[in-house]
Amino acid sequence: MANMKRIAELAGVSLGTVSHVLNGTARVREPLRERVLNAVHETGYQPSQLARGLRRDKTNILAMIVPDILNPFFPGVVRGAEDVAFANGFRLVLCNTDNDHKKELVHLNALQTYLPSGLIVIPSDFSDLTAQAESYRKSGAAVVCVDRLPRNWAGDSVTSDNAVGAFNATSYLIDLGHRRLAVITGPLHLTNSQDRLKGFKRAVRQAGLEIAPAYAQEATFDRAGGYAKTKILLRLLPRPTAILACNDMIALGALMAVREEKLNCPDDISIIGFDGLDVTETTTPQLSSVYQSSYQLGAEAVQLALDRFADTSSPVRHIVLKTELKIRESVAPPPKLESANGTGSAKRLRLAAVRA
Amino acid sequence: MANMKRIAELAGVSLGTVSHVLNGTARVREPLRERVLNAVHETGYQPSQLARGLRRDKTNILAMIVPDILNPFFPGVVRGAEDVAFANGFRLVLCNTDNDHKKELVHLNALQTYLPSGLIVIPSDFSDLTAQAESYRKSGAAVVCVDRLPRNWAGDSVTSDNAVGAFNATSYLIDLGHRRLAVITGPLHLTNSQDRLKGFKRAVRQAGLEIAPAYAQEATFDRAGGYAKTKILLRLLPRPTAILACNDMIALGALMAVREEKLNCPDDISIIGFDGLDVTETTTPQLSSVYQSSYQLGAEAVQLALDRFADTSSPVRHIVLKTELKIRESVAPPPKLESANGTGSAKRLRLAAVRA
DNA sequence: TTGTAGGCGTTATCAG
DNA sequence: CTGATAACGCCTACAA
Repeated sequence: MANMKRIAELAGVSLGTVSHVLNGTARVREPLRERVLNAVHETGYQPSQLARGLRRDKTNILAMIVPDILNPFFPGVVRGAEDVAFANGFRLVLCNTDNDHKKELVHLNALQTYLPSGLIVIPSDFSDLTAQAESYRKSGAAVVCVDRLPRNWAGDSVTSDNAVGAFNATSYLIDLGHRRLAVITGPLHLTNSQDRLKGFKRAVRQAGLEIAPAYAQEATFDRAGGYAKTKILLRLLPRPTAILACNDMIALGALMAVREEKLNCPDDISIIGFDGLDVTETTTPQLSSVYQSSYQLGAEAVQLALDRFADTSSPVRHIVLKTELKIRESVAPPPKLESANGTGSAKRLRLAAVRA
Repeated sequence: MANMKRIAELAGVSLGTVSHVLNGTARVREPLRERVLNAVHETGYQPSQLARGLRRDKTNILAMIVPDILNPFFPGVVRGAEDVAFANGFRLVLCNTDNDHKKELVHLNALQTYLPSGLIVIPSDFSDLTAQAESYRKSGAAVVCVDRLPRNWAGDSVTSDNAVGAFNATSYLIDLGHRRLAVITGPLHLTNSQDRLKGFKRAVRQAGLEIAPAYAQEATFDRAGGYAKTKILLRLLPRPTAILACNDMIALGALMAVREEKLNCPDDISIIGFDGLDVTETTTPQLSSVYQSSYQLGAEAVQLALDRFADTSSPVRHIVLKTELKIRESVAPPPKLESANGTGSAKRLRLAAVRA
């Protein structure tokens, strides 16, 4: 690969002049300028990002840390981030933490040696990246947290409005006539889980309802978690008539459990998920869900990092994205016959299936 | 951040000695060695990957290029790649091409300036990266193609055994008694699409069956493609009794179309997808699919790159991974009443629904 | 076994 | 406006 020296030779100018032409760091007379550009064009020369980074103490790399790209919510974030990064000449180094803050720390330390311009991170469980973030900032890199925040996070962030999303979904169920509402939250040490639970509770309170503690279950953010907790919920007397699942994976597990118990969704029990993943459109019944744009989350995060990079002294920003309640087939008014033993619902199951 | 010079001062040795200790490039007497290690430990020093890369003409970066991380098949590949990379001290720079070989080229050129040790690429449509690959190899980077291959690809590769996977699925349908088989392929300029079609045709031929051209439809690898082509297939007389969908997205679209036409899967028509995505477990009926391990694809690709990196002269390797036919609820023997007008199937639809 | 010094490809400073 | 030249942090002959 050609280097600047070679370009300088070809153009018959000095190395410094080439640099000036390439970076617009000084006005260069047209004939020289043209000769340099020609040489660049002919050789297909591209400056070494390594050397440039070394010299400028900063690369056009963005470190992107996510729990697990296999979790169907995260690819959207990554894609949104990559698009904005690419549009601005930046590249993403992608790392998975498996929600392990130990592994997160390893990545954080290692990535800093590339002198990235920014760090976009979806914090792992129990992450406390205050110290690391400080270190990154000191080296001139912008740090943005996405989707969930570490305890006492004081830096820039982009999240969805989880509380309002959950509030709207819950209110919708209440308006349909549901009174025995259950919620399956994600791990409650995560801020997004906490906020969704808060939204749920606020809607319940506002409607003057009481929710017994057993109706609020904490689960892992996956199908297995949703399945297990739904099994528990379905055995409660009286049985809840609606479940707010705090993400779509949990909702899928819930649907599975409902089906296994020979109950029908939505006739016996309504389910609303959270995230609005594509998979909610392919289940039977199609899952209602609080949609949030993972793509937008990532895109805004990188934009925020670039802004911060340009102006390091402006006040910290917390961008909060709107959610959208997508009602599909998994919600209905509560069953009329309120016998909690499930006898009545067997019949409704049959009717519902025929109707489908 | 500390640098080697600082470590040298702290340890009271020369810069070169520090380097020797860190890289094991020369035997250093224990007391000195220990002093260096202590200084490293105390300062939390980590060598600059930029400087190291510049000096050694190679970084521990791997360039990973995929069509679109939003396509649910690709996160697995990326994750498999990242895990093996991480285990060996490498990092992944992730780029999306949107299947645009123009964009692919931009990435290819840009990434080379980071002096990556390897390039793992799922080629875009009409990609011809022979020239770029040569350039990468010349600079000492290993190049591995994954999932699909550019025309006349002569380098290392990792793919699934698409032909055998499709053959097995088709044979399974034939063994169930199906005679009017249809196939919806992906874009036929992709080698994986071609291979799956070949497998389908071989199974058909081997069973002594004839397939009218209209029974083989080419679609885009997404739900919309599967939906549109299935609509066409369902209007054919006689109607096919089974569809091999060449990926799961197509299968999802097919399922949607079948449902919309008031037909029942599997009683009226069987469907088998390809890839074995998680989503196949959450549809009704659950989709049968030819499972391939996207994770393994990525993991093997990086391992192959590392091997190649260690031994640049060994013969080219084409790793081909086994697939596994996962039969779930979407397949059944063909309907007994072979009236093609669909009158008979309305009744079966009702029965099937009740049964469900 | 340890230290010294040149150079990887850039950028940036400073004379001319 | 242009051209030398000194870093950036590290590796690696080569010298001591």
